Amino acid sequence: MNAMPFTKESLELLQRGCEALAVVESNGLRIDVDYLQKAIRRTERKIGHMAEELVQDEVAWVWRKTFGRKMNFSSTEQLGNILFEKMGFKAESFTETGKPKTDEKALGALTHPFVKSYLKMKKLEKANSTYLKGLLREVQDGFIHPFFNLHLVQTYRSSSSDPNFQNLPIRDEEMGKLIRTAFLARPGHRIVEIDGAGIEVRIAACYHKDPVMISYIEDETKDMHRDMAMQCYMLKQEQVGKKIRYCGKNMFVFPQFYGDWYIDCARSLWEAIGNMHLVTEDGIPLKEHLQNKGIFELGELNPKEDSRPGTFEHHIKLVERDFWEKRFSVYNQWRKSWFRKYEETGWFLTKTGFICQGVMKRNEVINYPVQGSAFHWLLWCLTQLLAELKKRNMKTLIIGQIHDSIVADVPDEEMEEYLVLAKKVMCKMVRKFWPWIIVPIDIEAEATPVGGTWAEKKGVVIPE
DNA sequence: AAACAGTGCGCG
DNA sequence: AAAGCGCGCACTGTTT
Repeated sequence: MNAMPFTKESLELLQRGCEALAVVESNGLRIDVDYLQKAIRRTERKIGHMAEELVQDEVAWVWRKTFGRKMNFSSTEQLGNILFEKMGFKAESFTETGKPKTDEKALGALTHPFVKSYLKMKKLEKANSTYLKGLLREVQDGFIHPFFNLHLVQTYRSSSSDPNFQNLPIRDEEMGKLIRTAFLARPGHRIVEIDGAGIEVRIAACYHKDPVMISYIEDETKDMHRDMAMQCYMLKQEQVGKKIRYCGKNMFVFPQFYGDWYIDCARSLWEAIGNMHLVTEDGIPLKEHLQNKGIFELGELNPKEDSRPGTFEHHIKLVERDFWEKRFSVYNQWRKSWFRKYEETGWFLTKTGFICQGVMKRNEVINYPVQGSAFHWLLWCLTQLLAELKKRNMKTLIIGQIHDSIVADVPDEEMEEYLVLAKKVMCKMVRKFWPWIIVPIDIEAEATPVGGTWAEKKGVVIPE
């Protein structure tokens, strides 16, 4: 596959975007080097202690006996051999090359105290080597200057490197805090992150124009993720809490949009019940609730055989069918016709003026235009925002970008002006420039205290 | 020593 | 009929 700017506007977007990102790179981010060094020492000490403990375990005994001096805790190949050949655990999943998988999911399924501590240690090692040490390596005079590339990604999204600013930990609270404490606002400034609320969903709606989806977007009282959580777990609206909604969103809705299918969705939704200890808002354990609804088991999840009525798998299969054939049938029609047209011609054009041509799978054909255009929304806003800041002689510095969000270092006294300006650019001006954006765009903002660390960011209200 | 494939894991 | 999309980085184990 290759993608190319096809219109004058798209080429200009890339050229202006390139210049804007060069400014962002040059601005850079302030780093607390002293903290970083201390955090590295502390983390390495922790890892050392954990390793000492682990070495006492029977698994490590077998490991040492098998590999002798070559024993290496970082070798997944060795670990697989020990657990699944020597210790007699049964491997459930395998890599491309046929070796047993040893990722978090595969190990999490084993009941042995060793694997639990082992996974904890691995997490700390990831934090230390990729993030703490990786960050420190790139510091110059107390700042890092991550690259933002526009020429590397299939869909004409961006990527970031040296260091990668687009994958800093945040989902794991402890790990996020450990790393993000190293990022400092400049004196008298706050770090402010503004992101497009559900931007991919909104951009997708500009392609398929599904009326049900558009009303979910336009009507703030409606909530697609909550509704799907209700349907997947057979709940009433009042029974859906934060965690259950999260599962509806990340284990059904988004995977479905990206082209996943009911077998994987059923598996993760089912496993989440135990792993996340899901309970309805009125206090019924979710598994018990499903039993009351007549569902006692997950099902075989065997693609070659029909799902059995009464299983969770079967239920999710029906939810999936309803999702695409009833709820979002226009979206579904678009997926079909968009792909059919690609099959006939071998190419398609995105709303932002890029042509994608060459061999693509169905899911790629459906996802690329949305992913690319959603980022182009961000890129256009970024260039425009920079121009506006300059015009107004503001001191705010844009210091990063994460696919659907813009990170800036804002003097406290410019906070209100910046937030209002960002809203004007990202929600209003962009729709003048691109009339194909037929749904409202919304943004959300988070900010650190003055001179604070990025770990301390909290949601802030954008003034009207 | 450098390059490469494979694996795993962080993010949107 | 097929069966989530896009990245970068660290590390192992092998090849050049």
